Amino acid sequence: MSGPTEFSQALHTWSETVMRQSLHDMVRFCKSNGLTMPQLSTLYHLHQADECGVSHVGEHLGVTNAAASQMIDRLVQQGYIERTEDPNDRRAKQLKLTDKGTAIVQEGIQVRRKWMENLSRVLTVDEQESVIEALNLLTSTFQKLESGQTKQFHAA
Amino acid sequence: MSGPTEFSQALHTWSETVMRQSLHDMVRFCKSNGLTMPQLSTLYHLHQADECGVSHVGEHLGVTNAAASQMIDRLVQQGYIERTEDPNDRRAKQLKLTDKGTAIVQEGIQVRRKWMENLSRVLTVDEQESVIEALNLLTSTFQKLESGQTKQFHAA
DNA sequence: AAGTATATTTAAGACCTCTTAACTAATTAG
DNA sequence: CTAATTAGTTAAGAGGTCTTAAATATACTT
Repeated sequence: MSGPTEFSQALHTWSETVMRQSLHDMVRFCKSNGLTMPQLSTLYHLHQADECGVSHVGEHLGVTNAAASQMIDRLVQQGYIERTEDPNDRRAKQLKLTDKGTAIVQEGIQVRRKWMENLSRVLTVDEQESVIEALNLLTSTFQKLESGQTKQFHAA
Repeated sequence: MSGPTEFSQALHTWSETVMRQSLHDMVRFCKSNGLTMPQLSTLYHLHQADECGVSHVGEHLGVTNAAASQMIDRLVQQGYIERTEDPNDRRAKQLKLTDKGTAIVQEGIQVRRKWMENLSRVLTVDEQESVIEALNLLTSTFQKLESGQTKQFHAA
């Protein structure tokens, strides 16, 4: 009854919905916090990576190191990021979220979460359970893929 | 067994994952197509709304009409949007995606879709079915909420 | 030790966004 | 018909991003 077509269709429709909503939310979230999208993306990346260097951020965004350096500088000035010398290699810098940086990432996550929780309010308990199951499945699958894809980082 | 806590947790983890990935994808998609985030968001909005005026775009992005007008002008020059006079009110303009505009939105959707389809490849048929069910549930619920929330536009 | 490679920064120049303020043109109210 | 409102554009100025090119400092190579 449910072939790859149906799966594809469910993904497609949901993707389109999430995409449009995400774009809207993120643009407005950035605006209201005086951040730009590359800055927000960097903060999220750092939230997950915990720590990394300037050129790593450049790779992540797909820009030159010069561009990354300038952008990071503004984030440091705004107090979102801490930039310290790497003790193992004094050429390099270690970037890390400050408490303020962590807080704003959490806040961004809350925005998205609220959006989805609005959805849940209309669902029955049974429906919620099926959603929980599916989301957990997707999350753990994604994490598996992500950890197996560290190669991609270097390949790219 | 699955209280609101579990539901909340599933949402939270998934949201965080999607949020980070979306940010990354969108920033890079924009870069590779010479678009900015506000521009992309506008194209998506138009894709869904089919047609609207300049000030509506301003509201959507949370910027002044002047800013919207300038940004739209660049999208028109790049051939993504068609700007015509509203026959009912000659002060107003009607904005509409061109074929080129529609194409790029579709392409963006494809990027996101591929990302999710990668996930699906690792899932069993049973797992896929539970995901289909959940996503369709979320999609239709969202659409219900969205149509009922037109008030929010004016309240905000 | 000398030369090369790596990590980051700085500076100049092009372009985008956003705001405020001033302006045009069309619609609606009185 | 005049006055006020509404839709959109234009211009100036501040600030962000990105690129290329040049500069600095540290690490690695031979």
